[in-house]
Amino acid sequence: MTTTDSESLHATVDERRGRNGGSRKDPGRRERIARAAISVVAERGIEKITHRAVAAAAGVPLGSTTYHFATLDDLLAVALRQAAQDNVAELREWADGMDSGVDLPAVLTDLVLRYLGPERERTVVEHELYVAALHRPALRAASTEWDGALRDLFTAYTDEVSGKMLAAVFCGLLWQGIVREPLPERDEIETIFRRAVGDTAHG
Amino acid sequence: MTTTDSESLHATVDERRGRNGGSRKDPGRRERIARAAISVVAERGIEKITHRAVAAAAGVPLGSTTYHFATLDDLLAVALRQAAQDNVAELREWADGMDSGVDLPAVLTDLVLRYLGPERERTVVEHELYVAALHRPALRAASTEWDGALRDLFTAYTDEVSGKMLAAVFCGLLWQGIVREPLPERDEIETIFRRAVGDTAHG
DNA sequence: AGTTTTTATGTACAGATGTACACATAGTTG
DNA sequence: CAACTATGTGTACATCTGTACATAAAAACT
Repeated sequence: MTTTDSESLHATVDERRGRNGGSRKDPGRRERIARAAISVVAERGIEKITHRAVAAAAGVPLGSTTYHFATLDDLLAVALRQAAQDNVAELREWADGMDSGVDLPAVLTDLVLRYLGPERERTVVEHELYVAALHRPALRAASTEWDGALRDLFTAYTDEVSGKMLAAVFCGLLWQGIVREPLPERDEIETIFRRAVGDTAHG
Repeated sequence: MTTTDSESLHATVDERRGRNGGSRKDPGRRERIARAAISVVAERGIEKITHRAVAAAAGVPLGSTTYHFATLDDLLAVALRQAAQDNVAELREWADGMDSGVDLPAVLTDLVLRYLGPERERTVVEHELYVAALHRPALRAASTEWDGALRDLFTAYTDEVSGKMLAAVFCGLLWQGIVREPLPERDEIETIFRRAVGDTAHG
């Protein structure tokens, strides 16, 4: 477009095999390209996805991306589906490490802050996926998977209506917080969750 | 890209002045171009924004878009800011037509359903704006304006904490509902709002 | 009137992009 | 070993894109 992009996205260029300009079977290359695509989306946004940008980020030649993926939309679809599944898996893992008597507002606050802070990249990609799905029916399933997982998870600790409600609060806070600068305070988030579950003070 | 785009986006081509290939002062042209940009975003997504696509949608020659906007990012920024301001204005207008004793869950449900249904385009653009702002600091102010307006509005009918909480629920429901097919049921939304404000049944 | 400024348009051009494809190499099978 | 297939790479090319700019017409101004 306008700028010249200093080509320093990852510098993974020959990280995996020093010379050997030829070819050795490299299983997992497909997946590595897909992950590189995810990181391009995270760092530059979905509109900057390009065969060349992804190839550079993955440290593979241009031809490699067109060999493993028929078209750019294919690549995008695979990458985003993978990102969504990773997110859901990570969410389930997090849920498994909790017992059923937890202080829900507190742990939900932790989760929100984690998604806005250390795992901001993940959150950004998830949001890009959502919006991309608005104009690409092929991506809708991957998008809604995340919502479903959230809802099921929260429902398991409360009931159906409250689960949906908390999932909405959670989404809303993420949605609002991801563009905000600076990050919201912990107390602010927690207070909101406590109000949502009906507490006026922590018990 | 891949497809050839049948060029039928709006067909506004000479809607405003029949012949007159030359030039007559046309005030509002700038704004008309910006609105055309918004509709391109709504119909095709933000990544399809192009001088040529916008020009076609606005019914003006290519040179006109480059004359009125220094760069494509400028055009995008102006268009999205305008869309955001329109949304906020429309929201305030809606709020003015309400008295303070309303049944909040009911009217919030109405609003959600309106944004998901008749005004889906508006909602789509707002969401595209949000995600675009993730990688364009210049757009952040316009994005957060909407959140702020929502929060202030809801706060006026309850209190600060509940206002924020309801704004989050609202955002979350919009966020989840916009990708869903088909639209959620009215009862589902309303039940969630009632739970959020602490009712178990309508009083 | 003439002169300058603003508004408008069509065209041109360098660069980026998606994708095809000819070639090369590595595994596999006989 | 030879024949074949799957995998990998570099290059080429038509197309699209942003943007500059020469030209022109109208408006404003003196």
